[in-house]
Amino acid sequence: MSDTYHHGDLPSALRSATAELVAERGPRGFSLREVARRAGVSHAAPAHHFGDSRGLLTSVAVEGFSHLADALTAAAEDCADARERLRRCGEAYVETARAYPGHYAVMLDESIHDPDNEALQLEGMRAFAQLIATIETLRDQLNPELDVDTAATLCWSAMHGLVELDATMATIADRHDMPVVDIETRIDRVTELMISGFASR
Amino acid sequence: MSDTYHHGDLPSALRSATAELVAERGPRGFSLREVARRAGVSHAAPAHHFGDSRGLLTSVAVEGFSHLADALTAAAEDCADARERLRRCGEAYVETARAYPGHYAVMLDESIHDPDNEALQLEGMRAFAQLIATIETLRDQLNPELDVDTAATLCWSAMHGLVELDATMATIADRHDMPVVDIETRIDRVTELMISGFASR
DNA sequence: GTTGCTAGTTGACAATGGAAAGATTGATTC
DNA sequence: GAATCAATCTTTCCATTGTCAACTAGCAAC
Repeated sequence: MSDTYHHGDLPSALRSATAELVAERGPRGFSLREVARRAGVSHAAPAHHFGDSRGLLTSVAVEGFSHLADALTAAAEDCADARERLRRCGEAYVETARAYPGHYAVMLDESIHDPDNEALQLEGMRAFAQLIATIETLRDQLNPELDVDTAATLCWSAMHGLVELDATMATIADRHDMPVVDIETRIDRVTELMISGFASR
Repeated sequence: MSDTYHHGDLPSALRSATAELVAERGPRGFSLREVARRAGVSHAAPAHHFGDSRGLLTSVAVEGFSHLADALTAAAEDCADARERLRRCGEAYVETARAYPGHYAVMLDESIHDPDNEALQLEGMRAFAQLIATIETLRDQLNPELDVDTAATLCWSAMHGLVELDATMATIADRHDMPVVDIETRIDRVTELMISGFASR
C-alpha cells in the first residue's frame, strides 16, 4: 500500500479487508494473517488496534449495524403511509445485507463477535428502533390491536431468514426446475403477506 | 474410548463430538484435532472417514436435516386441521433447532458444509417437502388464493430467523428492561400472526 | 500362514493466533 | 532545533491447527 511506516487509517483498511475475506470464504475462512497481508501490513499489526481477531470481527459488526441503521432511517424518512414504509424498510434491510455480505455474516452471530461490546449494542439498537417505530406507525394506521413486539419479531426474523436462506432456496428451486425467484421479489411478496396478517384482527 | 484398536462406530462418535464442540464454541471454534481428542482417537483418524474437516461438518449437517425431517413428519401426522398442523410444525422446527444446536449451526451455512452433497440435498428436501405439504393443506382449507411458495418462504424464513436471532433478541429485551419472551412463546405468536395473513385474501 | 483390506497411528509440513520485545515515526515539550 | 514520549508497526517466537504420506494393528478369506 503506501510506502510509509505508518499506514494512515489501518483500522478501517483492516475492516474492509475483513469484510472482503469473510464475504469470500465465510467466517471460518477468515484469518487474521490473511487480512493483514491484504492490508499490506505485518501479521501482528491488527492486534494493536483490535486486540485479537474477535475484536476486529466485532468492529466489522459494529460498522455493519451502522450501515443498516442508516439505511433503515433513510428508508423510513418522508414516508407517511405505514404499509409503504414497512415495504421500504424490508427492501432496505435486504439491500444492505447484500451490499455488505461480509459485514452481515458477522453481525448477528454471537459466537463470532463480542455481544457485550457497547458500540455494537448501540448501533444494533439504533437499527432495531427504526423497525419498532415503523411497526408502531403501522399499528396506529392499520390495526390498534396489533402487538408491536410480536410483529417486529416476525418482520426481523423473516428478513434475516430470507437473507440467510437465499442461497439454500435458490439451490432448492434450481434442483426442482422451479423458477428461481430473486430475493428482491421475495422480500416484496413476503412483506405483503405479513402486512395482511398485521391488518386482520 | 474403548481400549481396542478399532473404535466400533467412529464416524458417529465424531459427529457427536463435532456437534458438541460447535454448540460450545461456534463453527469458528471447531477444530478437527479437538474432535478427534474428544472421541479418544488420533488426530488423523477422521480423515479416513470424512476426508477433510468440511466432509465431517457436512455429515453433521446431513444428520441435522434428518432429525428435522423426522420431527416435521411426526408433527404433521394425524393432524387434520391445517392451522394446528402449521403450529405444530413451527414448534417442532424450533424444538429441533434447540435440541441439536451444533447440528443446526452447520445445516444452513453453505460456507461451512458442502452444499452439493447429495445426501444433504436429499434430507434437506425431505424436510422442506413437509413444510410445503402443510402449507398446501392450509391453502385448501383456508384460502385457495394463497401462494404456497411465498407462504412457505415466509414460514421458513421466520422460523430460521427466530432461531438465529433468539440470543440477540434476548439481549435486546434484557438491556431495555422488557420481559424476555422465551422462544416457544414467540414461535406460537408469530405463527398465529402468519396464519392471519394466510387466511386474508 | 500369508495375503489383502479396513481402521488407526505417527510424524512431518506449512499456516495460524497470539505474546513479547524491538524498531520507526510523529507530536510535544523544553 | 533537540530531547523525549507515546503510538504505530515489525520481528521473532511458541503452541496449535489441517492435511499428507508412511507406517501398523487387527480381521477375514483362502
